Amino acid sequence: MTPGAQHPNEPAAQPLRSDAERNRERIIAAARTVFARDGLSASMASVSREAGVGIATMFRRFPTKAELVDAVFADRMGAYADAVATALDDPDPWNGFVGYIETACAMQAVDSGFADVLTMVFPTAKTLEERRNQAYEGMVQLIGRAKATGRLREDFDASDLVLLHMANAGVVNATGDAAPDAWRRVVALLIQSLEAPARGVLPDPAGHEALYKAMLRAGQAGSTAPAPGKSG
Amino acid sequence: MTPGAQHPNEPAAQPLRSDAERNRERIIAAARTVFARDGLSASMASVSREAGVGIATMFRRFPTKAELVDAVFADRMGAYADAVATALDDPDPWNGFVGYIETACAMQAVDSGFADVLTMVFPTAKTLEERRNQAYEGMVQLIGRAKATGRLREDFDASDLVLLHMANAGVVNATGDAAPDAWRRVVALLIQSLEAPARGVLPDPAGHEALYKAMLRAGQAGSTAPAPGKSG
DNA sequence: CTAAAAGTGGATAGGCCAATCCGATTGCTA
DNA sequence: TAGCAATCGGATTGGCCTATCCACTTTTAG
Repeated sequence: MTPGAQHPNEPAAQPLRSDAERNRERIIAAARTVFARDGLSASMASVSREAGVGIATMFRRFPTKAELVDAVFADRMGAYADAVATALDDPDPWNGFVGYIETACAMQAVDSGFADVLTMVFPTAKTLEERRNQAYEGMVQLIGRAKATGRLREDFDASDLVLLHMANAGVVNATGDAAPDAWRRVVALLIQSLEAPARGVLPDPAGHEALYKAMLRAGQAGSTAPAPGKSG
Repeated sequence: MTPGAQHPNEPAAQPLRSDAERNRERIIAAARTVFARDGLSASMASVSREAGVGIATMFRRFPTKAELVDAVFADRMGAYADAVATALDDPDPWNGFVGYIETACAMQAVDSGFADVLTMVFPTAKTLEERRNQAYEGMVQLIGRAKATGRLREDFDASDLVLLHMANAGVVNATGDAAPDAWRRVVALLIQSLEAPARGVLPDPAGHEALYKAMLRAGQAGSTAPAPGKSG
């Protein structure tokens, strides 16, 4: 580890001063709370208020929302990847697959911010995206195994997981505290539909590129742009 | 019809001056466009800009967003109710049920604003809510018939339709133009899961009151409140 | 203990939004 | 066609947001 190298977790090349580090932690903790409650659309200002630090401190430490998102959700995405790993350990791939979906969707239900994160992509959030990819690779494996056992319908596509998370995010964000378990019913329906044999054909899956583009756009929108005011 | 009575469609007791009526139409047309593109979160200001009228004219004609929503989406909700009626006319209730769901979700996909409307409730938007209730009563009938033929799973609940629309709204809003048909796959999966016999039990349905509360909250949030700035 | 470096947060600029006010304009009616 | 009432829309107020600047404070190293 050369002096210039930056490890995502350890302090960077130039360690922060102790009070700065303290504030950084306070900001992350506050963001965890605020994002969980309000989703990623929460403002940087509201996070700084919750953290009890000045706005300037906020932007000095996290110039873009993507950086804050990275700091806040990297570990949650780690837990997500762990859920995939756990699913892969299950001797019954279908069982693992179902358990993983329920776990992941529960994570969305508990944390509005994470619900958003799973439907967006933040290219500059390195560790977050790294863990997402790690999880993704595991999922592709898991899907393959589950299909091999004949329990998962053959026409299931990895991109469908994204759609599932988008649908779940829709339910979770719409119901909120008023009906905190409503999502379980939708997810249960979807899972039952994924079990082989398929009861019917499906429309073609959304292209991976198209879906990536959609997730990218969503991530950039919530990033820092002053809202694209249309002129005409 | 006493002089004081206001019919929702016909000019009110006091007819608008011709230019005012013209502006009213321009506002509604503009709102149709803007809401379809940006969803109900679009600002009143952006609508007035699109309409080419002053902001004051906007608020004079539609003091609350709910009133504008009523004017804009009453007819679309009428089309929605018509879709239910059409479904009821189908000799095969299951067929009608499936066709209705696809039609309704397609309406969501084409119009982001309507996608939102189907997941929110606006108590002051009289004609809109009237037609929603009308559609709802038809749906309850349709569900009963579809269950009677044994094609629709017995544990399906009318409230599940709301969840389905929330899920679809999540997909539609997240994918947007980037993957405009992605929703079809999710909806197809859900429909296949609704067909009897059920492949498994479902968690208890969300209570109707809880769901109503959620829809109400969503509608009020997008209504006119200055954003609930949390303090502590 | 002292001074430089690092960090802080209030103030501020510029933008969008909801909502209201009021002088100027326009449709309508006698 | 004259005059009044209805209507218009720009200006304005007050709020929240992103982002930057800078005078002041704290940490740390010598």
